[in-house]
Amino acid sequence: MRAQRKEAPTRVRLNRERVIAAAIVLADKGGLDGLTMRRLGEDLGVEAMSLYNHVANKDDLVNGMVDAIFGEIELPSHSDDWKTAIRKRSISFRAVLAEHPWASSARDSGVNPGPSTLRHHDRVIGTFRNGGFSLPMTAHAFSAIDSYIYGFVLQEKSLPFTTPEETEAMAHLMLAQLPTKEYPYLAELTADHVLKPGYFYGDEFLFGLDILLDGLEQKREHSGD
Amino acid sequence: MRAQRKEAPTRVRLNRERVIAAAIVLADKGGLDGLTMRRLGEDLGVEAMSLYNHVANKDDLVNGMVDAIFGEIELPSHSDDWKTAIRKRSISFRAVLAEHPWASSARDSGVNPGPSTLRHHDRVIGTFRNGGFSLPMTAHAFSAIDSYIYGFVLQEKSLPFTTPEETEAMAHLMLAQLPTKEYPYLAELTADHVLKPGYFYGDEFLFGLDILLDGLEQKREHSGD
DNA sequence: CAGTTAGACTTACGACGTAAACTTATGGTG
DNA sequence: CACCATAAGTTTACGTCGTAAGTCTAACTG
Repeated sequence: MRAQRKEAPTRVRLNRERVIAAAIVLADKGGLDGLTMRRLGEDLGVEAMSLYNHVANKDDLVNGMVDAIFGEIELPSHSDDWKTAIRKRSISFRAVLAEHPWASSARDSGVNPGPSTLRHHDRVIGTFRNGGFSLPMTAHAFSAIDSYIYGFVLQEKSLPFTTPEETEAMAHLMLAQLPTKEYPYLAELTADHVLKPGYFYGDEFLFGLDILLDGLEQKREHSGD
Repeated sequence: MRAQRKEAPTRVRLNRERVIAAAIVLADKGGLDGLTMRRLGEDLGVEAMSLYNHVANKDDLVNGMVDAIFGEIELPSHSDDWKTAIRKRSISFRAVLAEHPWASSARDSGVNPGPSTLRHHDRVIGTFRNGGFSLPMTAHAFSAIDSYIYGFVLQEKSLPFTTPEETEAMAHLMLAQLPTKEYPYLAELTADHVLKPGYFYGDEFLFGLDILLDGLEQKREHSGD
């Protein structure tokens, strides 16, 4: 069968995309600590050192991973008004970061943004500008919204539970060993709110987001700066 | 001189506080990566393994460091109304995190909060409660404000410049190698705003913070949830 | 002064990122 | 088709990391 040459190459060649994709899967499971060059090589059926043919070093790899993540975020739509467009992309942004919790800590590598990152930022800025925001207001808005999103995901990640059920179980544990006399307000909030059925930290996201969006709308209407 | 026994012990004994304090100094310089048990031991005039007499492991050390940091944050004052109290403590919080940039990434260790952390949280929650916030609104408010602060510091940290002068120099560099046709809005914002004298990212902090505070004030007045 | 023990030191191990030198497979050219 | 330059994968090795296990010693107890 000569078709083999075309269809079934003896070795599946590696390339940057495959390396980055596998690295993301690995990091999703074990965080950035669980991502090591040796384990990544293993997953790809290759020795660790082979990865360096496609990636300058681990920092470069992580940069590539972050840029790939940015590619997953829903771009603000041109057909929506600025507020819904930004709201949608913010919800998507948060969802993507939540799926890849290592990405927010990897933001140290904020230097050298990749093409997806640049494209994403350009579109967000454009959405504000076309929505009538001045340059200073655009900078304000961008900073405020993204700070909130990054921080929310960071806090969400640091919680030792993911589901409402885990929340309740964990809150029970924490409450049990909390000196309630010393921290009465914390105890009250835990006992009478967090422990109530249905409480789920993830639901807090929209509250803060909408305050910011409403506030931005007001500022936009009233002042150039 | 018998007084020696009292005043000048032959060896300065180590203890948890000294270890944590030295670790903070080290991490402030080189980040969490620059903090290694061997270097920390060296700074304290001791072998690395000796540190384990005062600290269970590196995670425990970092937890202790984070708790010490929380002790530095200005607690919300009882004599201020909730809004100024929270505003002041937020500004202080951000300043403290900016001095210790590793602390926001170390938030993974969000489990096992130390006494300073608990105390701080209790006081913040108490400030909202006494300011007339319902339990659900308190949870919303706490989450929104702290998410914003953590995220802002995270973004601030990821910028490759600290001073306004560095900002301008860096923005020039980035602009020079930016494909302006592809990213017109990003280019405009950089050229016509960030490059203007006086622009400084750190100044964006109060903008978002005040939007959140004003928004919280409104929600508090209008609804119980 | 003797005995206990907390706290320091020594040694060692496995895992990490990656430099350098090598081997092998691939794909373009005569 | 033969050849060989080059891209891609492998081997070996080094220095650094966190920390387990065991040893030594100075300082408090009785």
